[in-house]
Amino acid sequence: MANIIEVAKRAGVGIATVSRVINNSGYVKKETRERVEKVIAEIGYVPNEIARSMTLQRNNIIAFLLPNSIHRFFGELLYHVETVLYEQGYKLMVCSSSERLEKEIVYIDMLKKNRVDAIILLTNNDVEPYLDKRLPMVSFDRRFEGVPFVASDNYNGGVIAARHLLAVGCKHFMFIGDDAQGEQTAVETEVSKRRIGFFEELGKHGITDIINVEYPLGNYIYIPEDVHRTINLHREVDGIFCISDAVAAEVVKNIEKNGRRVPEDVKVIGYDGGESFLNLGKRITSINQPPRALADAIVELVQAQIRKETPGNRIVPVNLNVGETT
Amino acid sequence: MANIIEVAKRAGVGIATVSRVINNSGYVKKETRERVEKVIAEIGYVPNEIARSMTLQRNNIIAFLLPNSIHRFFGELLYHVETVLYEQGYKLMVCSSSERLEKEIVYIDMLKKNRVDAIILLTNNDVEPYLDKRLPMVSFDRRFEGVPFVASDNYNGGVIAARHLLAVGCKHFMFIGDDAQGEQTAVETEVSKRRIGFFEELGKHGITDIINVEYPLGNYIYIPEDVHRTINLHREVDGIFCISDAVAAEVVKNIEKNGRRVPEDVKVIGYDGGESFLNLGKRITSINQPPRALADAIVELVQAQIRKETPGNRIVPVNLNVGETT
DNA sequence: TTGTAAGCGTTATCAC
DNA sequence: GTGATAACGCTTACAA
Repeated sequence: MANIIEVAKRAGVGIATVSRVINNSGYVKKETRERVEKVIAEIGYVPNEIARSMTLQRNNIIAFLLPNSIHRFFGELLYHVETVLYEQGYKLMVCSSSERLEKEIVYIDMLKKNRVDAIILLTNNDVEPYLDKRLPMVSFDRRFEGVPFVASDNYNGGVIAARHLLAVGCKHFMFIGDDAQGEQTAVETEVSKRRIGFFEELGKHGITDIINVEYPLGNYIYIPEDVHRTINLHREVDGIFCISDAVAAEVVKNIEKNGRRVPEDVKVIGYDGGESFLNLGKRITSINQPPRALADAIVELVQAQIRKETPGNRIVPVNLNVGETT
Repeated sequence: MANIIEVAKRAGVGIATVSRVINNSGYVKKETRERVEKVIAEIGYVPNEIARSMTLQRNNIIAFLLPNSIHRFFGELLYHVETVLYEQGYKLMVCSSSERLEKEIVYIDMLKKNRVDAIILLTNNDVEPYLDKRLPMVSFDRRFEGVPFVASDNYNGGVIAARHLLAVGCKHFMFIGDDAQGEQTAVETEVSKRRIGFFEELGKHGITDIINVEYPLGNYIYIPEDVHRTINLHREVDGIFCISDAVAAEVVKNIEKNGRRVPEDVKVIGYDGGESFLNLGKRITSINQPPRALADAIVELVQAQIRKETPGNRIVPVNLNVGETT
């Protein structure tokens, strides 16, 4: 494939001039420019970005290390992150870890070798020892030493969920979440604040006997059988806050299968929102964490670091979206 | 950041030897190797893949140009494609077009500049004029001149859907799909064969008065209001085949909202399957096109072309997954 | 076994 | 305005 030298020869100019034309930088006489452009069109010359990255020591590639793009929220966040990066002139490399630390380690190593400009991290594993802190990094929903993070306002989300369930008349509460990860990893997740906000707000209303159902993080979709049993054990519960819409959906299904009605007998509220949520069955009442706003915040933190700044964390506001389950 | 020369100096060897150690190619005396490895570990040297790509004229990056990763099937296919590529030593660049031709054009140009090793295409737009046919390419579900494609056995899927609805006693049929794209693009989609297989199989059973609901391709998720009206107009219909599970979900919801029961009064079958389908409400009976198998086929065609072979198309078998809507 | 040197395709400095 | 030329960091003949 033709290179810049070929173009220069045919146009009877030096390669520096061709470079100036391609990047329209510096002074180039109009005629010269036109001559060069003509040759470029004729021989179908396409500048080689790899060589360009080589000299510039920067390739405009950013990596997103995440569990998968199957879970609706991840797929949606990925889409928005990629869209925002595109608008800013970056390319995105996806790295699905399938929640496996070994794979994350291999990926991080690969990304270092490939000299990506930055890494966006979404993981529950303790990848900290493998990170090169000199590289711009942003984490979503998790804290890593020296890495700024973006999260939705999880605490406030819990508060809003509590207030909403109270407002629609619930008396006995339950929280269901897969953020019980003490045994698996030391990573501090922002997500737990949903639970804390929920408990503290109910506490302010004198409610303290909240059933707290915790289970270890799995693949974010299926929930263990004994969680379902626990739900059925507590027939007095009439208000349930679930850590995600996916979990809420499972819970609603379970409750209806076991002869109680949603929302008449039990009200259920989830977390996530977004447009990917399929309208099959009931539209779930949910705390929305807007993926585009999250993506904007993530990319801003990435760019700030590329500019050698040291940005702080970013908390994105959430809002209540009332559906058919409360 | 340290380079190969630095390592060579410190180890007191030539750069070729360091290269041999890194890639463990060629002969290197055991002692020499150990000395070099020690230095590499000491100074934390990480080989530069950009420079490597430069020399090798190949970067092991493959691009996937698709509408988005929000639609459940796309997100799932993306995940599997990326997983398979990872297993084969490739990296994946995602390029979401949001179904917009302009964006696809910009992306294709960017990918040429970046010298990606191959492009995987999933689009309904006529991108053919912008493709560089010398580049390895594979298309999913669409035909482009000179580009091999992978598709599920759409025709057979239609046949299976017809047989299943017949088997469960349906008498009056409807097909609903967004593959009516004659006005928008000239691209031949494999997806239309779902409709053809369905019609032809019913025809074999003497059934020809099938209500055919076509609407223009939108964002794959929402379906136009008048489609819902048409459904309600034809209360005699008791068997509906929808072009995707997402559409089927909307249809089920609509029918139930309008006072008929699924599956008692009307049976609905969709297309896609996969694990991403949330269990909210009814589990949809569906023609499964296994995303991992599709991903395997796609990557095989990619690799064959990288090896300079000229592979044919690949049709992946589908299977019926009976849920709660038939 | 090992080292030297050419080449991959750019950008950018510095003369002219 | 424009053109040589030196990086950028690697792989791989070819020599030794």
